[in-house]
Amino acid sequence: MSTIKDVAKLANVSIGTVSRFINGYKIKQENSLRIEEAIEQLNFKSNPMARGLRTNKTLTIGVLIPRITDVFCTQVIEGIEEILNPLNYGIVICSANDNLEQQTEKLSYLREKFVDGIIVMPVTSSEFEADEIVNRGIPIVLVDRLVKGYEFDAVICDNVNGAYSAVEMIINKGHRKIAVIGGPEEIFTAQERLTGYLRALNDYNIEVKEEYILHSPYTKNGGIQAINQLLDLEDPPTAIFTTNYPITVNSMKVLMERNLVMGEAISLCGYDQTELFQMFNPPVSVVVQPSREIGIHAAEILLKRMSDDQSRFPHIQRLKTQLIETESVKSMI
Amino acid sequence: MSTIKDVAKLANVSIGTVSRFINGYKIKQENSLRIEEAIEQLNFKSNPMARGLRTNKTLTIGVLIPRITDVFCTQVIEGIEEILNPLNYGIVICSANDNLEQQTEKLSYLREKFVDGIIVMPVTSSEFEADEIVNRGIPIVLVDRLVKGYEFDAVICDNVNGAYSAVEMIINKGHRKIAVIGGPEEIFTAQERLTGYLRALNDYNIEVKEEYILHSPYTKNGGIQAINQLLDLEDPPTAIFTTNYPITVNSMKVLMERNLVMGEAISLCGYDQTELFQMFNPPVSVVVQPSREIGIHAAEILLKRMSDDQSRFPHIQRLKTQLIETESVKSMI
DNA sequence: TTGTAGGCGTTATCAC
DNA sequence: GTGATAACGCCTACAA
Repeated sequence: MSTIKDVAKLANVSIGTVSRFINGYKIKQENSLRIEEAIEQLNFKSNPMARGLRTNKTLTIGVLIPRITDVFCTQVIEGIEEILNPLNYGIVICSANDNLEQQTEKLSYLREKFVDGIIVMPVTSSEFEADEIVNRGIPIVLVDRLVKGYEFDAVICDNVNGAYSAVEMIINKGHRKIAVIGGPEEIFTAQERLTGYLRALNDYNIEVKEEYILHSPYTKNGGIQAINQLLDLEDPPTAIFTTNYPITVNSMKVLMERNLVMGEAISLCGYDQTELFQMFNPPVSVVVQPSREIGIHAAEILLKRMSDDQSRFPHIQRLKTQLIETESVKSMI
Repeated sequence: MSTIKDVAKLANVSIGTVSRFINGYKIKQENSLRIEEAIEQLNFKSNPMARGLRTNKTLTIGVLIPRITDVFCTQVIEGIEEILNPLNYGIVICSANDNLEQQTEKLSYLREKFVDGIIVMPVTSSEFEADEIVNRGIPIVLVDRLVKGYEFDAVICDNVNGAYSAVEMIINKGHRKIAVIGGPEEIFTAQERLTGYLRALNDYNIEVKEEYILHSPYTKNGGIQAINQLLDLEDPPTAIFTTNYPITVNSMKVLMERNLVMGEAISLCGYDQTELFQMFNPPVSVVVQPSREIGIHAAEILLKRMSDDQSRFPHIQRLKTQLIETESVKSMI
């Protein structure tokens, strides 16, 4: 492997000049040409570790997500890549495996790796431990969820109005018995979505019934118990708003098992994962989050912070969701 | 940020001793204790760049996949993480975005990042450019596909027998008019799956009909044209073997649009993505690849090569697939 | 077992 | 503009 020393020798200049050339400083054109040629000939690539040792920059950012197999997460990553790859940033991806302990672990792992910045989609909104990272001055941008106890830049969705639009649509189709399967009460997005549900009912003067409001863990099997509970009610709802992907999927599964046709016997509106849900018959109404854009914005904010621009901190950016309306919600009118 | 120098001062030993302590060499217990305490107190973390500069190791491996939003890819990554994270390896993930040019680009990007090893799932089986990486002695392990022109370690699936088992099952259910929608002829896995199809027909003495063999690109919209073409045949097949995920998905979509019930009017057997396909009614028969295991094995082989164990090169490991049999293939008997 | 010192490949600060 | 040179933090002979 050749170094700037070799380049300098071949080009007959000092290593200082080569370094300056590489970093885009002014150089006599004659030297510039010779250096360029030498670099080409030696196939020289500057050593990122040596550079990092001097500059304290790794040109690497860390991305910590709850789970790498989650489509929403990977779409966010795609957005991040879109911005950061052209700038030659490397992206170290860590998955917390839906596990708070691992999240803390990976977070401190990223710190030890000396990444220049971190984008985190927290597992939950509570229990976030990032003092050391903050102290070291490594910028963090949150994605999708805020956390308690810290002020960070963040890119999140307008969950309140996302949920509101869904419930409003259900109401407008003539439903009055509308249930919701929300997420765990400690999760930020879950709280917001529930707020949207309540606000819509309220705005349309529909009585809120306790038994129509259920909570379910945000796990792979979430929602199964809840939907069964709803269907078993003496006075079951005519429409159900399922507030995340697994809950929606599992609810559909239960409906099928019970031979209840979605959009006929019972109406359903879900969240996320539009592509998949549009394959069903009928397609599923869903609130869609602009996942890729979330990644793009998060990367842009992080870039700004990494270049030491601390203006408008904390910059909390809220993106709008989109409602896809299909026959999975029956018109009662 | 504290350095071993600070630790040395605080512990009243030389930096050499501290370094030796960190790297697990023998040390007088008394010193060992004091160093440990000093490290704790200063919250010392050794600087990976300084270390890397000396040792020429980054403790980082690169993973290059066709597309980060592909579930198969992320499951492979999950397997890789399972092995490499406990060993403190960082994983830099690059997506080629299904694009050969980007694959080459990212590959050389990884080289410039001085990763210790690379796991690649190639976009196609042809056109792979890795001379520089090979020359630098950075080990590469292929996943899912082999490439022309290079000998690399690899972890792949037994596509021939995977496809064979699917077609055999279809035959055993009494079908004789069996079509296949294969992938592009230059893709390794596509070739193998087609071979499996042909071999099964052959073994069961079923005539191979040209018009039942179609090729489709391995892209997001793959298969749409092909399945339509098959359904429009004068003598259409009674069963179709769709050889990857998008082709299967899109075929199902077309069936729905045409009001053909899967498992009744037409039988279908697909590939990959079992979880999703099991949600449909009827669930879809599929050949399942052990994606997570692929990642695990690839990481293990890479680890071996990175520790300079060159035995049994090239180590090409073939994993078996599993067939999930459902009513999406109608029994004609 | 320990301390000392040289060097890994860069960048940055001097003089010139 | 350029060349010489001192860091950056760590590892590793080498000598003690």
